[in-house]
Amino acid sequence: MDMLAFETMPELPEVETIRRDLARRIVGKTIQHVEVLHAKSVGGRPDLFIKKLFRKKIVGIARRGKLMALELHDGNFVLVHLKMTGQLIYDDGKRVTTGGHPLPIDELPNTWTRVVITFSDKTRLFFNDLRLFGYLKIVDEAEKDRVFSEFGIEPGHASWDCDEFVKIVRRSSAPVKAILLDQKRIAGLGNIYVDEACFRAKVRPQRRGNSLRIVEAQALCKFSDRVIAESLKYRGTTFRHFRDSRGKKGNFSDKLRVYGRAGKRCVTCRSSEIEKIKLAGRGTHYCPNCQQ
DNA sequence: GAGAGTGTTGTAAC
DNA sequence: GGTTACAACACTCT
Repeated sequence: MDMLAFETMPELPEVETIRRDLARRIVGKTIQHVEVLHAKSVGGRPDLFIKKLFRKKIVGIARRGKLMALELHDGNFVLVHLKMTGQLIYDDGKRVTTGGHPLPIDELPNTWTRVVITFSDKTRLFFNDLRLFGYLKIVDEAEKDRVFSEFGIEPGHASWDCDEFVKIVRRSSAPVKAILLDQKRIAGLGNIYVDEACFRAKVRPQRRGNSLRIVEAQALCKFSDRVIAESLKYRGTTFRHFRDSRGKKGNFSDKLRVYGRAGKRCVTCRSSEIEKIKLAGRGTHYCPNCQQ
């Protein structure tokens, strides 16, 4: 495969998919050249950013929640947050033309390319970000550890513990939706997977955490973990840009049961229509019949 | 062509 | 302290 391109707005499974693929491809490579096309994406000081990366070797890639950290051989880390529209696309110069799909990589850098990192073997890593919410930030190890430590329990991580999950949810008066979106409490879930987890657990997202019975909170825990694991298996969800730029099959979009299905019949009860409301500032989908 | 909506999160007001 | 609303930005959709 010649490139990595994700037209997705990433939650945990999407970020982890990118992390794994990049780990295979760029760990061990040395940065030879850095081009910053938009200062905001690197914290406003391109000169410092470029200087700190020059001739540094990438020795590993870590992740916590939706935040990635590229580890450099000098002990520093590049924190990468994709926020809503960020992409990391790796181009090693080879081309695969199967499927007849266009290869957007041929057009990189494009209007939304903010940073281009060129390695000593001439392969390149593009950071694209339409809305400019995402960022690349260089920090030392202590700062990386501090930032990582602020994340809450996370599906698939050593921190995941359903007893703890139940306590966290049941001690809060906020809607379940808001609790699960709060990265400091439960890390990694975003808008799509919170709706999916609530649907599978048969809990209405507007329910107050402290109104849940223990079994309801336990179900929410189980399905939060399960939906993330399953999505990871399918290399994540691409919602709007439905097809990935490689024409590659296998993504979780087909497996979504409520997200984006407003007005359509519930796949479980087949009688009610999925409702869409605004909750915690986000579009929120649920079945008024299946979810209590 | 105006206004609403978009998958995130930090901040500030309550 | 916890909870909630909103801004940051650039696009697409209605």
